[in-house]
Amino acid sequence: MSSSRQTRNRQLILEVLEQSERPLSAQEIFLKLRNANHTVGLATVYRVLEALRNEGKLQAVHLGDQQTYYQLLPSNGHSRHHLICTECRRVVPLSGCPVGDLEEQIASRYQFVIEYHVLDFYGICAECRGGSRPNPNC
Amino acid sequence: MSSSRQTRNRQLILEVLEQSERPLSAQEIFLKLRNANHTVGLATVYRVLEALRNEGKLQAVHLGDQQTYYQLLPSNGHSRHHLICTECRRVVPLSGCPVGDLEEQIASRYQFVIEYHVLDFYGICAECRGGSRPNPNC
DNA sequence: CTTACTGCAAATCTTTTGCAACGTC
DNA sequence: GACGTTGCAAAAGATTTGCAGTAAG
Repeated sequence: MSSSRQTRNRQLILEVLEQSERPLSAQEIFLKLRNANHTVGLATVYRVLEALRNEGKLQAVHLGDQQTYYQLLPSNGHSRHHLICTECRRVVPLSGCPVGDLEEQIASRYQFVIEYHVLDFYGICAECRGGSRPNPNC
Repeated sequence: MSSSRQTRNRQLILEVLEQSERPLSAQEIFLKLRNANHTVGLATVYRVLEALRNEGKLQAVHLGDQQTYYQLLPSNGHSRHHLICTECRRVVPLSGCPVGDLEEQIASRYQFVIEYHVLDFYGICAECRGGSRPNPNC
């Protein structure tokens, strides 16, 4: 077993994730760093994300395209939930978690040690449904 | 808009999905068909899966690796939920859905038309936790 | 007949890996 | 100094697309 070192790249990636109000893909993080004139390889972004995920600090989110998006978990470690527009990919974060009790019941019934869960709702947001504006910019 | 034709490939893929008790990847479906001596291109499998998904008959599931797995939805159209072992990828289907009410509340509060939702629990199953048998075959 | 569907190969895209150089502890 | 980390290029995988031929309605 090896421990994570406090490196500049790790710090930068954490900052980008902290400053974002929505989940980001590796590609997006990479570009944000590039635009801020930081030379970080895309492979490094993937490696840091993998490390953070193993440390239980990061959650993966699927928005409906091919990519995986990442979001920091709050300090209590609870998963975050979302409302995702399948049209424009807008992400609305939801507060709280309605399945805590259920998780315990399931863990006990199936002898699983549950590490995390995913609960996301997919649909069409008001703007995209408006027909008039299939909002590609949100 | 175009309608789906009732083709042999579509039929075969539906049968494979119906006969499986767990979500399958495009690759897995492709191989099952090949092993049954059916010449179906992998691209066709992807195209049929895409069509079924657009028709609301198919649900995507992420087991933790790079692939997307697919599962037929029951006739009532309700999403299926799972308990997934992150070690051996075993999938335990759960019955029922505990978030129906919540879905309506969220839809109304955020003006979304919700099409479906994802609720899956990830953890380590009893066999894998046993330490002795990190069961790679389940 | 018309137009969707198919197989194959090639193209795309995302994610992973090898490796020598570098940075942290 | 030891060993985790990094950038780059290459590799590996998954999914998509172009196209000419096939088949469903």
